[in-house]
Amino acid sequence: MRTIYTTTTRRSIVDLLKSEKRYLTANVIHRLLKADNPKIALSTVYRTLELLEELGAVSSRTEAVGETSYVYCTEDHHHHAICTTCGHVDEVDCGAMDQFKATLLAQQAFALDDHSVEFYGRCARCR
Amino acid sequence: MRTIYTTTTRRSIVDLLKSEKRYLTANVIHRLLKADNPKIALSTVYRTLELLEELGAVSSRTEAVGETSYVYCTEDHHHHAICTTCGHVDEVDCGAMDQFKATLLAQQAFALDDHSVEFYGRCARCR
DNA sequence: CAAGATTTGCAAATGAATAGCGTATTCCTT
DNA sequence: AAGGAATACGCTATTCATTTGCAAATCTTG
Repeated sequence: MRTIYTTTTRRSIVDLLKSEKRYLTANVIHRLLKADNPKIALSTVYRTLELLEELGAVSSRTEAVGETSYVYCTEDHHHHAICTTCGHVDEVDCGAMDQFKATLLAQQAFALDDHSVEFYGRCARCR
Repeated sequence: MRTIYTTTTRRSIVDLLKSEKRYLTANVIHRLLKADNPKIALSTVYRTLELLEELGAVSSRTEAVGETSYVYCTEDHHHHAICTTCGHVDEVDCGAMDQFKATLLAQQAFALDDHSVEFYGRCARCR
């Protein structure tokens, strides 16, 4: 089994994501970390983000245009409430889905296995 | 105001999307249409899809890796139930969201403005 | 049907993401 | 704590989806 090394670069990426709590692109992360470590490579940022996503520590979002962005996650299955003002990401659990699932099956014979949800609005600080 | 021309190329793209009812990439559309019209350009497909999205006739989905795909839409605000077997896309309305909105505001002071949802499962034909 | 507006096809450019490779770092065993 | 193997890193070059510039073709309206 593969051993995953804890390198300073990886730690700095995780720390940044943990403290920011909003979606960041690989480029933004790279730019921010260069302040402390000018040698950090963009490709390393990409590789680390890919690893973190595999491990379930971050989740990513790809817009139709532009780059993919990443946010740190603490819970298991959950969704994101994204503040349209400051970009802050809250996690939301999805208990309410069960009832929706029943409706969907009854109304249009669709057997729900999985879902992906994102909410946009104003967070507690920005309201 | 800009006049939008109804060209044969555009019509063929819309017709294809209307008949397929599943997410197609620009490349797939291009390949399918070349059977009838060998001169059709990939860039035209891209430009047409962009236009159709502006007009609200299609909606797009971008995966973390690979291409963006497009599906024809008939209703206004709605969501997609995507069959993981055949790719068929059903439209789903979202009345159930109102209640969720209230919960979200009460529980974590998040004022919901918009949301984006996708459901994955097995459609009536594939169940 | 002609004039003007819009769109098309083609080829070249862009830009995010990935891969190859030699060096550096981290981990683990002794 | 040192040595050696495994894993990561930085750098550069590459890939590939998407976009752009432009001259020619097509559409719309009078």
